[in-house]
Amino acid sequence: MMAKNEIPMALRAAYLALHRRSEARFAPHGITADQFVLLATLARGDALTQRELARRMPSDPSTVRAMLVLLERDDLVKRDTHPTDARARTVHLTAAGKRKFRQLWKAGESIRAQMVGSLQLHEAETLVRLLGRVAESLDAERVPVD
Amino acid sequence: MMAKNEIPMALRAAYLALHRRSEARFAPHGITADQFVLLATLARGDALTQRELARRMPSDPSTVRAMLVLLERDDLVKRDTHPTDARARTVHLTAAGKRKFRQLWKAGESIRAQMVGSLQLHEAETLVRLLGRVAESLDAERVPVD
DNA sequence: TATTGTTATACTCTATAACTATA
DNA sequence: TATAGTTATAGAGTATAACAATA
Repeated sequence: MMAKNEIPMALRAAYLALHRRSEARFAPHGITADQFVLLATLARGDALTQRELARRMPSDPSTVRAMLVLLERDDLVKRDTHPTDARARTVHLTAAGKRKFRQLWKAGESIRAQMVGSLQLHEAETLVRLLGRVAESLDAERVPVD
Repeated sequence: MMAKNEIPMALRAAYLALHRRSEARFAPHGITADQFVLLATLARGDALTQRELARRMPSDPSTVRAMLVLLERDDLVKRDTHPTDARARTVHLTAAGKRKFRQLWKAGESIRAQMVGSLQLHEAETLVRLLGRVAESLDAERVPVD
């Protein structure tokens, strides 16, 4: 079998394994894996607009909005009107949200350790590099419709 | 930044890019990316039980059942009672299902070409190998709860 | 005119638990 | 007792389209 035809399924299998393990790990904290990604994105760069947050995740603005409603209900994020653009709203982590994210990051540590433990250091670096290359190649912006 | 902490997000970004491109590509055929995976699994090994099908995808039996109901409605798969186990049902592609899968495989060709085109041959092989290693390390069976 | 976000809506996937039938 | 599948149920993510407010 050619590697070409195996890449999609290998990628899917690895991601789904990660996703399911993360769901199970975060469930006791009342957080989904995708909500974790949202919190992590905010932890990296706070006070993003919803649009910018959606772009970075990446996800759809209306999807992000639905997620924010849930996270705001649990007091993990807060939305304020943008200082200079009255259409936009900025999103940031609350104190409880920051605390929760630190907990989750710690809770996920052993999953990350497990993944990297199956690889040599140079292999881990290679994997990240190749995944980045593949993701970029699939970027919809740069793709003819054919 | 250590590669260790980047692996999960790099994996997610690459998978989501693939998933979204696949959804868009298959949508005109009335098929979702996950339904494609189910059809592909059947195309590889026909007449599986629902349980075995779920194990190979991998997915949950009740999820698979929901998907099968949709695909059966569209006459792409058919379920029969198992020849020796009256509890079980075997699943197979209909003629229309096989035809549809061939169409979808062809429709997805340029996506696979695009992914592999961003890599050298040995890199593609390395990627598949490393993804397999990572997926295996996350296999829930072999994991202490901690 | 274009952009940000909201709302309504619909669909798919996901998964648990209780259940029936069978091994 | 264990297993295969069904059913009911619930929740989450996904995404399109129409809309209001603002740039």
